[in-house]
Amino acid sequence: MEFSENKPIYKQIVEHFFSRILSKTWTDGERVPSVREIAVLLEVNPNTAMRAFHELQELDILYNKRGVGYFVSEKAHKKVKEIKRKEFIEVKLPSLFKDMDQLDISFDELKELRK
Amino acid sequence: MEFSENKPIYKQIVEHFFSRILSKTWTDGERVPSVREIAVLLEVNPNTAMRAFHELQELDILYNKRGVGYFVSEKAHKKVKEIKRKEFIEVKLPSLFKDMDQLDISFDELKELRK
Amino acid sequence: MEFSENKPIYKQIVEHFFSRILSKTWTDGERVPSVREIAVLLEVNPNTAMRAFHELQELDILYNKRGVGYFVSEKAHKKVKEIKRKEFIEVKLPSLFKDMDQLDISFDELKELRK
Amino acid sequence: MEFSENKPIYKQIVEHFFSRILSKTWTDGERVPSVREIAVLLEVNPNTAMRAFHELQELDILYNKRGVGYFVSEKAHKKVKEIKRKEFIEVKLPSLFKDMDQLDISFDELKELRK
DNA sequence: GTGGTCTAGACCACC
DNA sequence: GTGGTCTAGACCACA
Repeated sequence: MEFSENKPIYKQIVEHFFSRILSKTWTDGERVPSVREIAVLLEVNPNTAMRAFHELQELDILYNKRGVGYFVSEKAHKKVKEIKRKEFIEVKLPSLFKDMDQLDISFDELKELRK
Repeated sequence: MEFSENKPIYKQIVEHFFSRILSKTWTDGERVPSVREIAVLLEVNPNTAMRAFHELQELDILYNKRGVGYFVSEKAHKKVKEIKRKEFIEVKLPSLFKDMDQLDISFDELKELRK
Repeated sequence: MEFSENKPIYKQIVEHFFSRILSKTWTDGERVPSVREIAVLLEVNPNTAMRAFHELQELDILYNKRGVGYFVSEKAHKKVKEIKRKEFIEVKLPSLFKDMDQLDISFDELKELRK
Repeated sequence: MEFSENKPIYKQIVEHFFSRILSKTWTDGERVPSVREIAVLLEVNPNTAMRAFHELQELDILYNKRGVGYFVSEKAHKKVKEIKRKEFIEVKLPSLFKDMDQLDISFDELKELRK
């Protein structure tokens, strides 16, 4: 996997999980690949993968069965949506509006740029 | 000046300059405060201020007259707009659209959130 | 390492890297010593070493793997040769020819001086 | 006058004098323009011009008649040639030969590049 | 006065 | 372990 340079890799892995869960590729209760598998898959240091798992566990999006693996928690989908929405409203939107002001871009232009 | 914690101070100074130039507080050809003055004004170490100046010089937004000081270069305003626009289009917009998809937010809702 | 007085140390370190790459002591893809190691080796402050690394990174001669170290980039050797050649042709040669004119020195004399 | 960025302006003025004397535009005993005239002519701070004059005086290339102006000294032409030759042999040639080695450029190629 | 470089040393996030 | 940032403070050449 390719990683952007301005974000920590482990955070990008977390977001990777977010996407999978949001898109229901991984659904509530399902087992996710092991730390090692993720590390190999994404060509990443196992420590880095581990760190992502920890973060996801703290967010109650994954839980661990010792000796078995990591699983998507019950309300993971809802939770992820919550987190992303919160971040979107509180962080990204203000930045977006500021940029639109400074660059003099209207909502209509935004719509155009979508294409 | 107050600095956010998740971005290097010197980059925030660079953006500070961006704003000033975009808002035409500092116009093309004008001399900007000296490194030391900026350091005192923003309450940072001169080295940190210097770093911002170097970055701005590399971006062709400031230029230096030896022994005199730094000046806003001719096309600074245009340049800044270019840089910000490029970043907006190439980095922020894709992320915005992805978020809108994942969170199922329409342009109309976006407009509402503006208020 | 000994440094000349009339050039910034960090630039001399950059040229040191140039030499190593030109002589293929360090080849494409290879990891170079860490910032700290270089600092100890050349007996300079880590900051000074860092500065050289940054310059080399901007020139696309080194690239960074986060948490791992700096690596010689793919086309480093070619790149260095390009840079040096450009400088030679555009800066040093004109100066050389001017000097030869003013001092009335011919190519044959130049060859003699080589010995 | 245009100045190169990597050399102090006052040194470039000194070299400017060297050229004039070598080319016999200014000959031994002749009066040269005043500090102020030079400053205006070259669009330079008078202090900077002054510094060049001091350097030239120390090198015995100019001498001063108080209240009258600066004059080219008797053996200026010879002196300049000496200085330039010394610098050429001791500083520039070694650098030239090193570059030729590293870039793998022969004397024949050098001759070609002259054109 | 101006910028530029450097040391010493600290702290941090990340891999 | 890695690089990156920052402060504090000094010293210097140059305009």
